[in-house]
Amino acid sequence: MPELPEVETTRAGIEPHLLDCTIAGVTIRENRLRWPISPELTQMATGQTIVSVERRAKYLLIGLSRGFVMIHLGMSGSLRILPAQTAPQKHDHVDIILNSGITLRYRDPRRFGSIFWLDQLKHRLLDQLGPEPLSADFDGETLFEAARGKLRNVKTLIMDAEVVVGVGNIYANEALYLAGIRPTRPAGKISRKRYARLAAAIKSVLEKAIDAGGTSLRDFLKEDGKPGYFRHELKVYDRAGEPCYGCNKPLSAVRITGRATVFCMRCQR
DNA sequence: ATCGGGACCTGCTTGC
DNA sequence: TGCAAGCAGGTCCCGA
Repeated sequence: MPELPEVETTRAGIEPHLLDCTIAGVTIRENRLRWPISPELTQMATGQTIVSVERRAKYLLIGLSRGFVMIHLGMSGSLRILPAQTAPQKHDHVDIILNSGITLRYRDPRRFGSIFWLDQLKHRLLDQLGPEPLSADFDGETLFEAARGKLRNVKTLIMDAEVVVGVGNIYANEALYLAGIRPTRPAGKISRKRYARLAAAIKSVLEKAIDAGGTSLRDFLKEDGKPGYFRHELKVYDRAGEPCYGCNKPLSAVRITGRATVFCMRCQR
C-alpha cells in the first residue's frame, strides 16, 4: 500500500488536526502488528501535547512534549481523522484520542504495520536508512556510487532503503519507465548520466504523486476517507499487456524478487 | 559482504 | 455458485 507519497499525504492531512492538541487517551484493541505494540504507549502518551508531525522514509513521527509515537503503515495501513465517538470497524486496531473531540484511528487489515513508543528520536529501524529522495542529499551520484560493482538489478537497487528511502514497487516501476531504463539491467553497468536521469525521474514521480494525494488501488485512503488520484497518472504499473503510451507496443511483465514488474521492451533499455 | 527467498497477515479477484 | 489458488502498495531476517 503506502509508499512515500501516500505516507506524506497522510502526514500532511493529519498534521493540522493534531498540532497543539493534548492526547486524552490511547485505545489499543489489537496489539499484534508486525511487532507487538508496547503497552507503555498508552501511559506514556496520555496527557502529552503534540508538538510536531513529521515523516522519515515511510515512518510517521508524532512528536510529543516528551517522546515520540512512530507509525509505519505496512502494506494495508491507513490513518483516519474521526469524531471520537465513531464506532470502530473491523481492523481498526488503535485510537489516539485527542482533547479536541477527534480521534486518530489506525486501521490495518494485514497487520504488517507497526506502532512504537520512543523516548527519544532514535530507533534501530531508523538507523540504516538512506537519504530522502526529495532532498538535496539524493541525486544521480548517490545511485551511481551505490551501484558501483553491484550485480543486482537496478530496480532492486532503487527499492533498497539503505540506498534511498520511500521508493516502493509502484514508483520504482514508474521511475524506471520515465528514465527509459530496463528494470532488469545490472545496477553496476549503468552510466552516471543515466543515473542522473533516474534520480530526476524518482523525484519527479514522487512529487507529482504527492500533489495528486497518492495512489489508491485497493486499501489506501487519505485521512479524510477519500482516495488519492495518482492512479490515473500511472504509465506502467498495473498495465501489463496494455499498450505503451510512448510506442504502443504491449508492456512486458516479469517478476523481480517476487514483485510485479512492468516495462516497455522498446522504450526501456 | 551480498543476495534471494521466506515469513508475517487478510481480503479481493480469478479460474476451474 | 463455490472453492482454492494467486496476488496485493513493505521489509525484516535468515541461510546460501
